Amino acid sequence: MQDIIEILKEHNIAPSMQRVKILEYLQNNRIHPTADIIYQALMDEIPTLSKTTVYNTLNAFIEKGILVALSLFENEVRYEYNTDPHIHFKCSICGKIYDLDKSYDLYKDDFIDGHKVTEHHVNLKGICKNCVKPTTRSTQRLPEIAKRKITKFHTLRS
Amino acid sequence: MQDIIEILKEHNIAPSMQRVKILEYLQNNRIHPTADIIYQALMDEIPTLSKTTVYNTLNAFIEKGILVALSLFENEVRYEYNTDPHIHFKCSICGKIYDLDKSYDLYKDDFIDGHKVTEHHVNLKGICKNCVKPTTRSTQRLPEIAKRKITKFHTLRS
DNA sequence: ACCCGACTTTGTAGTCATTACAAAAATGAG
DNA sequence: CTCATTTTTGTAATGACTACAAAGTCGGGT
Ligand SMILES: [Mn+2]
Ligand SMILES: [Mn+2]
Ligand SMILES: [Zn+2]
Ligand SMILES: [Zn+2]
Repeated sequence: MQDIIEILKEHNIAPSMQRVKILEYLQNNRIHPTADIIYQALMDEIPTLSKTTVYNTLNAFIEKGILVALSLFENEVRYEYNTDPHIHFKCSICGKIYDLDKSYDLYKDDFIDGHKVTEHHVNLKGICKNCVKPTTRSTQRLPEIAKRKITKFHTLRS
Repeated sequence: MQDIIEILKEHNIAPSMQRVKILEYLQNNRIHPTADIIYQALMDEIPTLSKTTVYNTLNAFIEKGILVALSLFENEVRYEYNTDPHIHFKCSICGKIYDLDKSYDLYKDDFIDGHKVTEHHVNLKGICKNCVKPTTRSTQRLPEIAKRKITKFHTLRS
């Protein structure tokens, strides 16, 4: 992707192979990955990759404003493009993190009780629509055949 | 405090000295402390206190519903009473965490885009009213005399 | 008062994410 | 090609937290 090299250059980051691959991964996988997920995903392509490089690169990207780090839950750091403000929902069953465009009263750059607000995070947690099933049993790890047997879904307030 | 012993008994927790002191600390210091802050604060009173006991106790309190753990920012776990829902503001200068009663559209126990929401956290960050000063220089560690010299405050949108 | 078993606390060791640091490798201008 | 600068890598260190087992505490039954 020439695109990615351009992004790096625009942010004054030399487009080394590792940096390009990491940013490319972030671009193609909008899953708010942890450093380790990125590392695991790139190990095949870059067998010599070091976890230190992943951390160095992510921190450099944050420094230059390409990425932001999120502390949602469970004290884990996750990374995503620095995009328009939006809110997050994490499924406690499958672990997926969803972006919600839900328009929200954002107090960013405003004042509340005299406090100047510069960051505003809304983090929701629950059971995502793919994991909401008639029974509360987790269906995440059921084999495909077992999954198919479940035909009745609760629409639960359409 | 007989009160604290009562709270423990009501939650089926034997009121040992350590547990009473830890809960008493939480009750008297509504600062959303970390485990280490609690440990440091109680070391004088309980010289034999172990950090493991602090963690064990906090986790037991959470298990029994007395406390909740917060993952606000910087990947640190903080503890507070399990109270009515409210939102948090952390000052990036002095580090204090404020409770804001700001009424908020809470999606708890509601559905968004088909996802069932069970937890709802709003975390704000910025500069608290005590740290907002005419200059952006941090005044947190200035001696009292220097502080007093600063007379002009920005009301900044009353 | 003594014994015993259950619960609680403690210290140490282990895990996991992240950072610090220095050596090795790659890059690139002259 | 050469050498200085940048980048990557591996290893060690840090810090929060957990696992685990030994030691301490306590209360009931004798
Ligand atoms: Mn997002
Ligand atoms: Mn609070
Ligand atoms: Zn899910
Ligand atoms: Zn402050």
